[in-house]
Amino acid sequence: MLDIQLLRSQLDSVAARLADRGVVLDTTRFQALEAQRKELQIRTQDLQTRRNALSRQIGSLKAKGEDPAPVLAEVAGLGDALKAAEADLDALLATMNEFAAGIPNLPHESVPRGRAADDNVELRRWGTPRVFDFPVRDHVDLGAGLAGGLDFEAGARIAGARFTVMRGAVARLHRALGQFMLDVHTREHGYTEIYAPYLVNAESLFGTGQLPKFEEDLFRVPRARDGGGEGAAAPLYLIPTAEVPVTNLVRGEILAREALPLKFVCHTPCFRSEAGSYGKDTRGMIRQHQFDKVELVRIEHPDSAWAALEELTRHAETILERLELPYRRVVLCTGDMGFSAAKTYDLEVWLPAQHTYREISSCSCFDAFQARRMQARFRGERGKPELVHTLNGSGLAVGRTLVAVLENGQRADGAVVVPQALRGYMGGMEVIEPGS
RNA sequence: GGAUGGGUGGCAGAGUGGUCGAUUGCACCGGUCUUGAAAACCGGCAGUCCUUCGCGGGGCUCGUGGGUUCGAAUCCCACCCCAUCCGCCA
Repeated sequence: MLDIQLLRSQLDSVAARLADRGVVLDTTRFQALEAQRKELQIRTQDLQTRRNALSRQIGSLKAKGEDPAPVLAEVAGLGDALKAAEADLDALLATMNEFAAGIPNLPHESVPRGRAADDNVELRRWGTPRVFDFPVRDHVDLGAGLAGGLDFEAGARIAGARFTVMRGAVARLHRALGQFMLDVHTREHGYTEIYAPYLVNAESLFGTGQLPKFEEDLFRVPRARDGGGEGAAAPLYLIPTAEVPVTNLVRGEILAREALPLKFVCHTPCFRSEAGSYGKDTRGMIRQHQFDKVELVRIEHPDSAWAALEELTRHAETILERLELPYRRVVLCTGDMGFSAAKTYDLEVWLPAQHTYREISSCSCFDAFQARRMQARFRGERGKPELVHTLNGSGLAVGRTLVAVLENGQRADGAVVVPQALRGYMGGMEVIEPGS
């Protein structure tokens, strides 16, 4: 959420910066609402002031044993007008909140302007894509050959499209990847491991910005009470990313300054409905309803947040380098960023079968945008609460990393070479043999 | 699922209809003292919103939402959450 004061004082420049994102801010509407608000709020508060003063008078008159009847009569006349004004103000403030809650974050100055993914800017490359002297197979073919290690038919039968079953060495490789990432981030990068709920409430999703605008991307779990019917409890949602439960760890908190920064790492499954991506990445496990991800989350002092984004992104890149997977870093342009982000780096891994780089991590700084929605603060230098800054990044998406390891490590015979870094997690296994 | 107790400022913990947005302690900040620190003493210290150039003035908030009342942290209703015990259970 943007600072409402900023909207009031610099509406035009806010609108201009949002325009870079391809978002049209209805400034006329905002100004109309704001004018109404001002008038209504002053009127309401004035009525409340009078009511309070008269009530206090009644109290002191009674204490002195005098007759409060005249004052009582006076205050009675206030009642209806006050109730009406309060109701109107509440409704108006709710409308304005809704308006403000739907506005995405402002891009940081360093973000390149652009309309869509084509305008993203590549910043660096690491590693050299391998040259194959045999026809490259994609992970679907490779996985099927590894004793049905990747089974999309079974996934579809059990749950539906975009679900996968892994078996044997491939399942183990998947587990190894998660363990490896967790170990590097906790042991070498100083993150605290978190285990968190996979179902969260609507407030948490509002805090990180998935709600109210993107409910259709989520899996919603209704809850019946007392056998259903009236008074059903609020629904829960399956997490689309560990960002949601982990960032919300500080929702509503006022942290001590010394407590910052908080660095968390959390390995969870992620659930996304993928509404609106029909026909996209339908083959293989690039785009699934359920996938594992190791997420890095940081709660930072505003002064350190931008340096933290660079550091966090490096932490994610470290995983790719240890796995010897060629990748590139891209900075998303204004038009391609997510709702809550002020700046985002995407890491894209080389997939030989697609002969292209594909997103495997997304690292973002949200400045105070999420913190304001969550009311996550710390006690600042002046002793007053200030909003923290939040960041997160995938370190990495485990499913896609598995795809990258399979495709990049394949041999002509359909075997897959296990990266050095993972062998300890694979019981020393160096190669996953076809049919094994 | 049943029973009981409870949700108050960063923390602990008072407060059961009228200057209570709230006693007190701890923590924190400033000062006196001290070579410095500690201790002691003095002072300050919830959040948020509106208004104002500023000084200041005002509103709202005691889990959440309703209600009663001129007036609610205090009374009533509903809900949420926490603790403990019982039942069930991986």
